[in-house]
Amino acid sequence: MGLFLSTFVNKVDRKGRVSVPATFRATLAQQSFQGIIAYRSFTNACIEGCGMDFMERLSDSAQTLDAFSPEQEDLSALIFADARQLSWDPEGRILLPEDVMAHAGITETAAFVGKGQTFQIWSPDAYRALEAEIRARALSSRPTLPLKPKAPAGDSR
Amino acid sequence: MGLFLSTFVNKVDRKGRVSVPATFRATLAQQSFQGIIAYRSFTNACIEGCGMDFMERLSDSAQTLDAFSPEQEDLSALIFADARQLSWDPEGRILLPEDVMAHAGITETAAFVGKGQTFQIWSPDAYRALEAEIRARALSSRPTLPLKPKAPAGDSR
DNA sequence: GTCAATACCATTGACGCCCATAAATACCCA
DNA sequence: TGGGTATTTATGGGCGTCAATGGTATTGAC
Repeated sequence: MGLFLSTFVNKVDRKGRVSVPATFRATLAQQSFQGIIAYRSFTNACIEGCGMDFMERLSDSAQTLDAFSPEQEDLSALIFADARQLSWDPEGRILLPEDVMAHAGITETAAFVGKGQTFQIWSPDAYRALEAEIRARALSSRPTLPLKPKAPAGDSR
Repeated sequence: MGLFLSTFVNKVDRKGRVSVPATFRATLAQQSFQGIIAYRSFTNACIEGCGMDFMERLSDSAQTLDAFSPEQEDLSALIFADARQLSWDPEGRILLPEDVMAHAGITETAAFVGKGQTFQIWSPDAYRALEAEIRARALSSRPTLPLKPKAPAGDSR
């Protein structure tokens, strides 16, 4: 399947180029588009990133909303209209557009944060602060997750 | 199925390498990623460890939560963003990152503690203390576990 | 022509791979 | 059953490779 895991902080050079972490590139390698899809988060000061496959899944999911409904309108504007296809160069770097960098407050370094099916790009400082907050909250709230049973993917033994 | 059982204490060399116990490697052998996934526990001073298969199960389970929901955000930050893919070398060793070692208070030796489907990595001293505590508590509380009936052949669903 | 995007090349530092050794265990055979 | 040997595991260190990064050249659009 290929998940986006871990957090990587990479430098943004004066041209606005950043290396996409090699492991992220590996999970995106067999997808149709050789690069990432990026759009500005509408809940956080960060950039949402994913591959073309996930974008198509989002599109499928959005179709459960009625066509021409306000929800559909909003979601389209927030995601599809804002999404940019950023292909990487031979070295695995993408060029971050100005307005996207501004939205996330990214200047010299960018943090690629794995979220499983997707990832986010943050200003390292901003993400550190958020992470500390979440971790502090987790100490008292102790979040849990009901585990789904193992998928029956033919492992006989 | 292959369970993580027993506790093994191994040395951390000056490069930060530790041997993953051979029996643990054996249970992970036929998984897609040749190594372990490790993330800092958000309740204890230890490292949570598992294989890629378990991580994918976690990801599947997390998708029952809505995309962009706060619960999803928190869980991603605590697990997926913090998860490191530590592949082992031909000798079966992994490289423990600095901050991970610091979180668990590991310096010279590391204790691999089996927990069935997953395992944990502790500072041996810290784990000894915790184990004594748990054992003392068990003397008075006498915990029990309702046994599930034996599954006939196939998996649960 | 200018500007920006992209391809090309060069450096370095971390990590993965190979060796070699020691200890512990499993195995074999008398 | 006991002794001896072979195999596996844990550990230590040197070296090559690749990912990340910075710079330069080339291309193409306006």
